[in-house]
Amino acid sequence: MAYQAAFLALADPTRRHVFERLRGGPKSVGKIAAGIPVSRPAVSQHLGVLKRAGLVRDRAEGTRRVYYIDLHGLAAIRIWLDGFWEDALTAFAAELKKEEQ
Amino acid sequence: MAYQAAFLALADPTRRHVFERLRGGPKSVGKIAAGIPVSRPAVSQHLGVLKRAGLVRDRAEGTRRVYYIDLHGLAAIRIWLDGFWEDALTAFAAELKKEEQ
DNA sequence: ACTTTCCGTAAGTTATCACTTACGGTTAGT
DNA sequence: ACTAACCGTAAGTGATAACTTACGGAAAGT
Repeated sequence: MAYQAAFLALADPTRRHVFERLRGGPKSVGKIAAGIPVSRPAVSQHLGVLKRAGLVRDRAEGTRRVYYIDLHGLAAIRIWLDGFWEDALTAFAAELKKEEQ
Repeated sequence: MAYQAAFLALADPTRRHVFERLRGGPKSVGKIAAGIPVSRPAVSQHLGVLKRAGLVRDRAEGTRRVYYIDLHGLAAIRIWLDGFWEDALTAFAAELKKEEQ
């Protein structure tokens, strides 16, 4: 049931943009906001959503706040996806068997 | 770039509910709508979104319209997810190496 | 102590989207 | 032909959420 928040978080394009900026490693909020065409507070709010979805974590570093990827959120999606994929395949195989008759 | 529509489609709970009803195999719109606490037109609209996202396909069967799962949409998400996962892991490994020094 | 830097939160606005009811079209049956 | 079953689309409404500016707090430097 945790993939709900993860899907909802990754649905927004700019929020996924924020998330993608952490792909290469940890970054401060300012670094993340640079290069994204929205205000810094907007980025902060997006990071909050991502954090509540289990997609990122943060640590304090002086006056900066460094965010980095948390794999728990992606793992939730991956598990749901794999289960769904398998069921869809077996259902598809069952359909083919029906047509043979 | 196709995972954008897929993520957006799967973000909505009731739409994901519609999608999950196709997990066991093809179903008509009426069968899908039965057991979901929204109107049938709403289900039709959800199916339209899922279709445009490459998550389902449909075929005519008499007066009914049968929907079934299309794996292309899920594949788009899976590819994006795997790439992201790998990058996040290598970035994490690089962080650990930094701390060792 | 004062200033600067960096960030989160509050408040308000606008756009988007999920839902409803109403309507029309298509196919099958009598 | 007429009816019934099944479904998509149009139009309208209410709620949600993404964004803005404004403000305040915490840490580091002088």
